[in-house]
Amino acid sequence: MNGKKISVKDIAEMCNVSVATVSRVINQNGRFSQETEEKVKKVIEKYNFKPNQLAKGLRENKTKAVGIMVPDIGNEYFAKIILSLQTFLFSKGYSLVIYNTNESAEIEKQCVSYLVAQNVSGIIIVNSKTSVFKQLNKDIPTIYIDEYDRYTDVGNVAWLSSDHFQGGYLAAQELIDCKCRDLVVITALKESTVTKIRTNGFVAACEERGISLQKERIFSPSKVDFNEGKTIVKRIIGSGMHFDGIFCQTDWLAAGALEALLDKGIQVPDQVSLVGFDGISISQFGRMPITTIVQDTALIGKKAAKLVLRMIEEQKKTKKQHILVPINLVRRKTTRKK
Amino acid sequence: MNGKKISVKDIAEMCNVSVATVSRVINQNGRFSQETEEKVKKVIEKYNFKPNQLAKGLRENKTKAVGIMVPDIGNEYFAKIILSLQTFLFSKGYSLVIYNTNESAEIEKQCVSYLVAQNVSGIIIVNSKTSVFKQLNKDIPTIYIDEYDRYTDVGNVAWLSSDHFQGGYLAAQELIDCKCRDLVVITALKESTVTKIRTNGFVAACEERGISLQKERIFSPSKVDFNEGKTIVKRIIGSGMHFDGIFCQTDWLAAGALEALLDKGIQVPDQVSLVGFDGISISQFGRMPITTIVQDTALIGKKAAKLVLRMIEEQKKTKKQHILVPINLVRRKTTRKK
DNA sequence: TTGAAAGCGCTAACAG
DNA sequence: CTGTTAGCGCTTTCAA
Repeated sequence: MNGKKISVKDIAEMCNVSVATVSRVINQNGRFSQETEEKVKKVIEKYNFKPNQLAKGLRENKTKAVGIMVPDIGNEYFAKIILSLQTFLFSKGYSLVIYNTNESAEIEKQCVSYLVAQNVSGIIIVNSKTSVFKQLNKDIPTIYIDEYDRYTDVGNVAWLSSDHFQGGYLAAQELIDCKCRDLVVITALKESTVTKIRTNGFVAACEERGISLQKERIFSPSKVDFNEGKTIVKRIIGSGMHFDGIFCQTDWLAAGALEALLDKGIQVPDQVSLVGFDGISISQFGRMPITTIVQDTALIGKKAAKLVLRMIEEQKKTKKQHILVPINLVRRKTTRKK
Repeated sequence: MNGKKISVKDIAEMCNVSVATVSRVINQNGRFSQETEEKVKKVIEKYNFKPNQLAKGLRENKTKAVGIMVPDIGNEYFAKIILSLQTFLFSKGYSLVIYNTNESAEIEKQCVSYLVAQNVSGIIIVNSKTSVFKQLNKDIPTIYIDEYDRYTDVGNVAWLSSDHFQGGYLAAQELIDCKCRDLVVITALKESTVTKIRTNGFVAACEERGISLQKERIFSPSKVDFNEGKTIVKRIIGSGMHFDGIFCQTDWLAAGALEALLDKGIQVPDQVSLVGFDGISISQFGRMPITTIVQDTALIGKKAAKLVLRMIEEQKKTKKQHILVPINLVRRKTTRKK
């Protein structure tokens, strides 16, 4: 507290033991008499001593830190994942260092540099767009959430995501159950793998039920936000295309779409049904509560944390794996079964 | 990349210079010939070498990392601050390690331990409820956002927040301008200093304009969320208390309040005007766009980052300071001037 | 302008 | 059961 920070050496001196002994009782390995243990513990307690993690990390060539890279912490979906992740890691004594890439490939690269220079023991990459993997030291456990690098075929890597196919499937099912026949989908980001998977699930359900969905009924926005959803739906309406069901692959898109519908005096769900995706709060508390496919961010975060910790601890490369997290439809006011 | 990680020593050998020289060119201090500089730089470039930050930190007894402690990353207000903070820190070569306290005093304490053991160079504490300060090494620059510890009268500490008084003041002014006379306020967390300041600002404006606001018209929720806002307003309506203007000290509260009003068939803003606080997205995209006092999270984050960096760099204790960030009212559909 | 060497705080191998 | 010591990768005197 007062100026100089205390170290194992200080503790050792005060206890009349060696630093090695102190280290042993701190880490509870090796042998020591109960007597010394108590003596040392007492002094540690008294001075509220915490071993310097930098030194420990340097020595052991590993740290109790994992890094995460997300496109946008301000986005509720990512924030919730981080929340869950951090909570779990913390309970295991790990800390989380966080990088926001703002979707920039440039920044992503820099982040990775930082991460390895900082000696994090594990890396979690959410929704990366660039093939950042080549930069990574292949020894450090890395787990991708959602988007993943298809070239990720070497090294200590895993991939985790919601069951997006099932998500798309459920959305189509719901719309069809509501007797919608003329479907329209507004996808998430075009280049994204996740987008494709969701769309595939949607299309699969349509085909199963004998509903056709032409290509020109699938719209890909340039951004994924409220205004974009609104704009696209207005444009669709303007074009005269008939539709009675919309699947928006993002709740923000759905919220915008909903507003466009309501503005035009279209009854929801009577004339048009709407299903969103993500399960963030706007789906619950927007203009109208929106039926949506909710991703279990708490579970995603927890599973990711567990996995990365396991990979760190086992050290030996865990076999490559892809973990699928279940996804659910929550029915609210924008759909009604008929 | 292949197994072993490269170090200054390796670089030195490859260049036929000493590690000292390598270190010098990396950090651009001391002298070296242009020739050696180029040679060394080339090799560093070639191997994409990044100095081990653990070793550097250990040696220099400081790190390029700052820690932040927030109650809930999932909360948009905090998330946006973190976003801005991280972005700025990153641009200066610093990383951000993040802790979620979940409002638990127990966890807060642990977090602080972790933070100092990790040798972060600066700490940012958002909305801490407990007097966590005593635990802190007083040498490490600490900045409080919003709530601050009144016992914080020693050490390298600063305090930063929105101008909450002005926020409360503006809210009252708006309501009064809308010809509301029977005001009601639903505060944020009762124990919070910020709550008191907002309320003070509100009351000050009322008094200035000759509007009275009795104590029993100020409600303090036990939680600060949608449902609580809704419940309280329903209860007020049920009690028969007359009111024509509500100030909710949180947008979530306001959103809930709005729903209660609408559910009861009360016209907003014709019968009752409503002002929220924070400026998060629910205020913009909820049932109705809510007039609110918006906090400039981008600015808060940036100022906090700048301040903590300055404190770290100057090292000498900066004089104690309190930075006030301007706050604004954004008028939307829940108020209309008369 | 450069190199040799000490040392940051810690752990682990080895010796006792 | 405990102590001595080397060394993790880096920066920084001090000396050349």
